[in-house]
Amino acid sequence: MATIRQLLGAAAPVCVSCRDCALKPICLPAHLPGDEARALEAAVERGRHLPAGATLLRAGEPMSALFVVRSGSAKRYSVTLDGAEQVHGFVLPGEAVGLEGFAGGHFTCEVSTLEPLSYCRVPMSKLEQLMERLPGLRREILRLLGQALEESQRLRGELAQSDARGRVAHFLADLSQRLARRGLSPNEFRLSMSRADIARHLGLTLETVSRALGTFKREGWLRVRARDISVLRPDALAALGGLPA
Amino acid sequence: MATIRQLLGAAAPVCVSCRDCALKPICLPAHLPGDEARALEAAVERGRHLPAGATLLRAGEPMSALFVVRSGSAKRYSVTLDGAEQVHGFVLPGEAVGLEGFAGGHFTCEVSTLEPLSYCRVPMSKLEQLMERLPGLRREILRLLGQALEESQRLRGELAQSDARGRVAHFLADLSQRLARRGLSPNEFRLSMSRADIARHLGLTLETVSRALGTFKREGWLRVRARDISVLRPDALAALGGLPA
DNA sequence: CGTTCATTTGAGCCGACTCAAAATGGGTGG
DNA sequence: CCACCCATTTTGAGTCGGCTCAAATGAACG
Repeated sequence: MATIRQLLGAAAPVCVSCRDCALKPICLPAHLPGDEARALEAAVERGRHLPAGATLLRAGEPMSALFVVRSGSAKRYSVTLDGAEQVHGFVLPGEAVGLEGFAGGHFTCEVSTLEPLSYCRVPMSKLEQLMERLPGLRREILRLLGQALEESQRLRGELAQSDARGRVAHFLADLSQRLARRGLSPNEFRLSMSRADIARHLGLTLETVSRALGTFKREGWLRVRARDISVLRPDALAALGGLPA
Repeated sequence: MATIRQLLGAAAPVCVSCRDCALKPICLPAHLPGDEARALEAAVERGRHLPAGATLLRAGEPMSALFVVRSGSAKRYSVTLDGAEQVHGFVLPGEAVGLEGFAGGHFTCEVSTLEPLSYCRVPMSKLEQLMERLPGLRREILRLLGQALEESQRLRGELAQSDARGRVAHFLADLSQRLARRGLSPNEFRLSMSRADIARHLGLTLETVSRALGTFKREGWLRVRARDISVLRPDALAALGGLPA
């Protein structure tokens, strides 16, 4: 089975302009009028790469730029006082990274790659200049932040009120729907993160995540082989995970 | 013991200008240069009031304005498909409400008052006009959103990795620190929300919240009489709640 | 083909939930 | 001002889900 990177890598060759990028419909310029998109495009640094397991950005670092993932996937996390890893979420192609940085001008969580990653970079200095004169871009950045906030709160609610199976179902259904929006198969995918990462994201132990997957398999909702997932009953997963189908 | 409203009500008489408002150092204009603050002030509708138990805004409503609480407190929540209430958080004086609305132009959670509330209102139409020409205001709104996002993620992390006592400790320590930043006593306050609200916020049952408070009392960290709280060991609470003292 | 890491599976325990009842406090009307 | 009533909060007993510790299986890589 192909990884997310392989699938998207094929569709998004390196260094094309935003206009020709496969991610265009889900990336920053998606909601911008033509002239604004062109102006933004001129400020974007494209075609940057990182190997698997590399660090894209570190907590405390000044927010020098906004990043948008183009292919591959990454893990957003922070390290607590006692050394434990809190996984805030996973980043897919077309998603922006580092938005929390707007709070204080520096990043507040670590982002590291789960697979080889390619991304675009928009320097903050240029972004601020552009926001001065592009009303659509202003709205788009606000929209992005609002969405991230909404998403974060939704997830918090899920954590607060679901049991282990509900959380894992939510995770899978959400991932599936995000993949679908990116034009990838929502029912056949390979997880780029470990069970331990999923567990730390959902506030569970890796054993509990494994057992939840086991029961979904036994009930015929999934086929699971290591990190390869086939979703047989997306409706059931979404319902249990508190998401609309 | 005085309620938050009574305490702040005395310090923030109705309808003063932003320049004379007691909340000035923690409100929107706090980080704006003088001329920008004056321009924003002209757009603000002040001196609005609601009784306890009223609804300030409703999910699905178009985002017509940004709200800033001036005195009193409110509960942010949403209602899930199965009718349960997810409490996202509590709003204190000087805090903005409805930021998630930037995602799609309409509010996504309900906000209702826990005490009589007074607030200011900034119409979105005027806010957008002002953002066109005030770079400081642009930065400030982005900062606000970034902060809300950061806060939401921090809380999610806490939920994911703490047990019941840790969550309640976090809640109290956080509330205490927010009160302190508003110039109120961080160690003597009255909770405006019920145990059930706290429980739904923290993903616990009200009995568990009550028991956690009971153990803190028994250990000499708190004095608790119904909704009146005296914090005797803020350091211990902060440590257990994963917050810096 | 062997080594190593990730994942699954099992057994026992503990903390938070559920259901139920008692106590406390705030508010109201006499 | 007092007594009563109601909602809220506290406390108790028993159950269950998820955690911990441990071992076995499976997959990936050289």
